[in-house]
Amino acid sequence: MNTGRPELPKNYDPAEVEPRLYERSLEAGVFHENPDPARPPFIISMPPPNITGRAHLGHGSTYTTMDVLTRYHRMLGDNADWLPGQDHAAIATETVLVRALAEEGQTRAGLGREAFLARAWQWREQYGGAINESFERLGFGPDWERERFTMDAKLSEAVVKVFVDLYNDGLIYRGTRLVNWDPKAQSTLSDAEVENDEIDTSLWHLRYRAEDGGEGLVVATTRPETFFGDVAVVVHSDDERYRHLIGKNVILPLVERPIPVLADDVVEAGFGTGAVKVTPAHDATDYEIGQRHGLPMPTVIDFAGRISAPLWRYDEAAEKRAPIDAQAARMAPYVGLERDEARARVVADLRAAGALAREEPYRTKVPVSSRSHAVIEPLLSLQWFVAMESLAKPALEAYRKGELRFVPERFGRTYEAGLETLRDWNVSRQVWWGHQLPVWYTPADDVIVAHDEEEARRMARERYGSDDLRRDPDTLDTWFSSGLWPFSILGWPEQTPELAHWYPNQVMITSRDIIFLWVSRMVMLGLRFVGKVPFETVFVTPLVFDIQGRKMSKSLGNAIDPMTELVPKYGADGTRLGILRQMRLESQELRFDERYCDEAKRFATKLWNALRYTVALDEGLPGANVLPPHERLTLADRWILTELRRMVETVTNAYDGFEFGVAADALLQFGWYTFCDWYVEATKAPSQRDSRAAVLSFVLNTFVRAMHPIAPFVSEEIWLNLPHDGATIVTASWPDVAEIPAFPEDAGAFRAVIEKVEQLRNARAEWAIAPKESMRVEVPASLAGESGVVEAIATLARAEIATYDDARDGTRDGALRERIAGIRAVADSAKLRERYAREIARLESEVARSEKKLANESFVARASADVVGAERAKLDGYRRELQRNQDALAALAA
RNA sequence: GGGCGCGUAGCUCAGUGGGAGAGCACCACAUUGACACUGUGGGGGUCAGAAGUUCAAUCCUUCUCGCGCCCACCA
Repeated sequence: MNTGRPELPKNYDPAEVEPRLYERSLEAGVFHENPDPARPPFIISMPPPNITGRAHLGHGSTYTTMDVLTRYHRMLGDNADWLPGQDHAAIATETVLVRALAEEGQTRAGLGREAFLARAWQWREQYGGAINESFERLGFGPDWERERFTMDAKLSEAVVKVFVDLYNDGLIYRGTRLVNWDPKAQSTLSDAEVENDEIDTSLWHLRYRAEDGGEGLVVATTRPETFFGDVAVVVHSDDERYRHLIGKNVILPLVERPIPVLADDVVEAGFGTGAVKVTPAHDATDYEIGQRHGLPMPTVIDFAGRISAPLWRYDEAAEKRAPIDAQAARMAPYVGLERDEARARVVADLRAAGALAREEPYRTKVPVSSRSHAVIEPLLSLQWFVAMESLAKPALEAYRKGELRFVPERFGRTYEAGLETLRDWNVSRQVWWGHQLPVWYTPADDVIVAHDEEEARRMARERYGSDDLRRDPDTLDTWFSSGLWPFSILGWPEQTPELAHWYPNQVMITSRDIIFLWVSRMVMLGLRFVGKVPFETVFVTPLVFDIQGRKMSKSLGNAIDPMTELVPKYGADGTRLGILRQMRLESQELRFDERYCDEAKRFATKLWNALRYTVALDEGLPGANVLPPHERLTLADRWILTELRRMVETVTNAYDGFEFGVAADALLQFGWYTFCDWYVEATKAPSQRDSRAAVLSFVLNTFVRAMHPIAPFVSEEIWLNLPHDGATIVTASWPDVAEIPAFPEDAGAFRAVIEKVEQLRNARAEWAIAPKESMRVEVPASLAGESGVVEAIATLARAEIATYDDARDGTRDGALRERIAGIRAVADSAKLRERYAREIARLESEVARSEKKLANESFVARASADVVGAERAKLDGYRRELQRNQDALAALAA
């Protein structure tokens, strides 16, 4: 089919083309697939963005690669599908909602659970889809018909089933443990959601005098306000300074409470004072020390992050605090103070009491919530936990047996390290937005875990003769439901065709910061509940940094929103290609440089103009992908086809190996510099006329198919304007290298033409021949019949051709490359002499270098035969070329 | 403390055990059958430093220095 000669605009306008073609794809339904066991599956589960999320540059790298691979495998004919969805993002969403309520003067408690949740759903309907619009604008083509939400009814059923099964298997339990408390979000957090921020603070040295009137000791601490909760001081058992105190008591200042000095070898004698205060209820290390020594664990900071009267024993049933001793009175002035206020007050009072031995500036790390960035308070609380050991073990084994592969490989060690040191997972959260625990309590606090309330009541009646129950108000950690993602979205626990053919997924793509926050949990839960790893390969993309090498973040103000800052300027194609160009497999950071997007945008225009040139040819275009018989292909045709084939091989291998930067480089290199700059120019020679329309059309068609996964829009717009088979490039076939003829020898000869043209252009610049003037060039008479060569030189170098008799120098019967090398510029003898002289000097030094190398006996003896042979061939070439230049110079003198 | 990545042209980065590359920026020239969102030519680098392995090191090994990230109970 011939597209005729449409009037194409001079500039390519992504803003017009991209939305139009995306809409076209949606209407054609090309992103939707059903399981087809006849074809190999290629399935990627989209890491579900938060419903509060906005597109950021991380999506530009991570999500673009998913789109690229899905499009690529679809073109290969695979049963390819990219499964999208969203995460309810419990704490993040609740934070947004609470803030919105506050602006209206309302509170969560004031609204009540039911009304709050109604509002949350309404919010999700209204704003939760914003990120999808960004994804569409970026050209992402997931199977929107299969979109899932972690709180969909079906997915929630899966969550409940997993919880109930794990509980019944003894892997979920309730207990009082030290947890990470976020006083701002008013909820616990898992270890994985806690980050460490560096801060400048002080190291305070506190003097605890001995009970027996002796000297006592000095402890060093960064948190003096916790000293109310101290129950011991520990020292290293070998530490001579303190050995005499072990077993004796020291007195806490201000509150005048005696605590024992104990030996524990976790202490490093060399740090601080070598004596450590132990506050088991508010520090993870101290908690472990407390457990080892059977110490009491008084809580002195409450859920609001304020100092509270000491709670010596955790009252599980009521979660009430009961101050029981005389300490309460002495602590009274501090009770109710925020942690920071309390610290200042305590330090001042200790100083006044002579108990502050020293204060030195100190840089340390504080745990903060990865969501709210509030400083975490470790405290004791009654929560629900998942026992990790028996889940982690199979996940480690699966990796070690090779059932799971990381790209790059080294991230497997990150995965292993995370699983080896896993502590039990605190899964209960005190927010309302999320999956409420399927847990009920009797009035006597007996626990019932059931799939729904009806079942819970039935169980209660059977066991206790009454169905008087209250439900646990807590919800599950967001990552509990996302841990099921690769199978819950396929319909599990139902045995659906999707689950049968599409699980395990082929690839999971994510960034390294959530390898054990998320990836390891999917593996553990997938193995436990489906019996197989959820994906075969985990591809870890680099993190995006700004050009100064700082991590992109909203708080730093250096985050780039691709929707407002890149897509309007460069189009989705330019944004995608620009980002992917910067991705390198082994690099763990991508220092984003917008110049690549600009280059990519100009590339689209360049290709667009190559299309305009092609479709405007007088002779018109033949049908899609039809090449003339080989004997009618010119040297230039043979060269571009050979290069095309090489490019397709490179790009194919690159996609298969997650080398997106390599693929993007190869496309740009070929499309711009090989195809536009050389081949398109070469077709302007008369001798190209018979074949050029077919070859241009063939090469462009093949090229845009290879580029389609990365730049879906400009590739399709070009493809639609060329003769093509099928309705859309999205479902066109991936270029088959077997259908691209290659002619290595002729390609080599054309490369010699290119080299010669570059030399001639160089001479033109040197001799200041104006571009519009043609320069005079002589070709060996033996090339006279080679119109492909002679006309290419005439066209590309803008030369006026004469011939010279090459019978004398013996190149007449040489290879085509040799004769092409004999083409020479004509100028006045002074200019030529200068040029020949410079060329001779260059060649002489090359010959000398090569001769010296070959004269080195150990080189000839020890280097491989190939290397030595290549060096000899190189030397021969240099010598011949040197000879030719010397002859030319001599002839000039004569 | 442990682990990882990175130091190549002014900037951002490719690259290879055997003659140092791209884009951008810079300089000069140019409107040749698509393209000024263009073309052609040019200047610019002791490949962080040192030692070792090798016939040969920018590339492999070790160490040093610098930048960045992750993990860990130095209070």
